Amino acid sequence: MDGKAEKVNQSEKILQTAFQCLSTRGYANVSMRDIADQAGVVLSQLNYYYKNKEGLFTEVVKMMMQQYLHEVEDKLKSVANTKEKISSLVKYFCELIRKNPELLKLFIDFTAQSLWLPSFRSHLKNLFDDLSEMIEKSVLAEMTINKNLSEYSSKSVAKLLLGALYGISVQIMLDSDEDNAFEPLNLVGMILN
Amino acid sequence: MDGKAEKVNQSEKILQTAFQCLSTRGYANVSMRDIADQAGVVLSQLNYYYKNKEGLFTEVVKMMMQQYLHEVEDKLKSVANTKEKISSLVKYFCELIRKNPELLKLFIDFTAQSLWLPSFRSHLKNLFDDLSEMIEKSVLAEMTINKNLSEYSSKSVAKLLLGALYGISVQIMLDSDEDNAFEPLNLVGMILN
DNA sequence: AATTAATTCGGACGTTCGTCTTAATTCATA
DNA sequence: TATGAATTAAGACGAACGTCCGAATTAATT
Repeated sequence: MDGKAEKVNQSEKILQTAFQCLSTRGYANVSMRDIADQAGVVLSQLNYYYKNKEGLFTEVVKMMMQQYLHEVEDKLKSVANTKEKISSLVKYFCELIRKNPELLKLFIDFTAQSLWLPSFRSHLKNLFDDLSEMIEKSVLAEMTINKNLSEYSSKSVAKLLLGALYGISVQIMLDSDEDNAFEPLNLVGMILN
Repeated sequence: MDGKAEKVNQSEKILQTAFQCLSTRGYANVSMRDIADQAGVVLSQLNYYYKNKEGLFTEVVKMMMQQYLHEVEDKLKSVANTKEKISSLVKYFCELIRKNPELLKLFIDFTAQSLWLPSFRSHLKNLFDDLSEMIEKSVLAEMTINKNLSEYSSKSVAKLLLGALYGISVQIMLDSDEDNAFEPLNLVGMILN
């Protein structure tokens, strides 16, 4: 009854709530009832809009992918030269850990689940591939002037960078409140030197 | 009745089976009954020996940690100089992916679960810390002769290497049957050049 | 206004979950 | 052999799970 458009799509509300539940409690600890209750929606509505649990959770995976791909793309295009792009990427992961750790947890958790669920696996593989492809195009120029790594494909270098960012972020997430926890992340920017 | 010591500890058999179940189907997809059935043991025996689910699974975590720490330690001490140690470490992760992917999946899955379960978190943090400490002591000599990275602590360099190995391994696990999937892993050995 | 489709609701269905209790059995020690 | 502790076994317990169905309500179309 407010002047605002208070009436949002039920399906959208469900999806948003599912995203929030999964990013704060994890795949193994979230049930359909949890999401329904927190969304203020009757349980059967989840099945009405998303068929089943796998259908709903898959939409959350896609949602997460969109967010990462857009954010990383924005960060990479925000600066000009290659070196700055790498730094921008490192900075993005730093901000992610500090300001939006739930999104990073979602990434890590979905990655693990994709080891067991074939329906998740293809999506996560695509996410890693798309991210490393973005990075590849950003470091391609740098590759030609580097003597030690030029014999390797730029795709492999991109996967190295992405893997390092991912693996170090995992460690930092576990490192609750260590002094120089972010130092190894800044080191990633110097790999290509 | 065989000549062999056919009679193994019931508790040991349960633990081994739990390890096997978790490494092949994942934390979220294994129940106490699954383990009991596969071990040929009555369900209540699991609670008798390990109190509850968390108790049993925690023992599996410890078991996994032992295996990683021993294997990595062996690999690092098997060769002499620093460069060879790094190569040996890279080779270890290659062999892990090819010959024992279940153990790696266990690592990845437990890492994700440790984001939500405090009882797992401390163990996984210790595993990462112990592994990076091993690496640190192996690359310490190299650090002094490197000009670009010497301003950073050797601990951070070790975490960078471990993070890269971990993150790249994750990507390879998702990359089922790609041609040069292992190439970025070999690139890790050249980070310190 | 009548009719049809789309949505919302409440609740039941069968299954699986982790835990616990109690009894039967085995084993060691005296 | 008698006794008490340790182990094994069988099953019940309440709670939680994902899914599904039928009715009620709302919205859209004629």
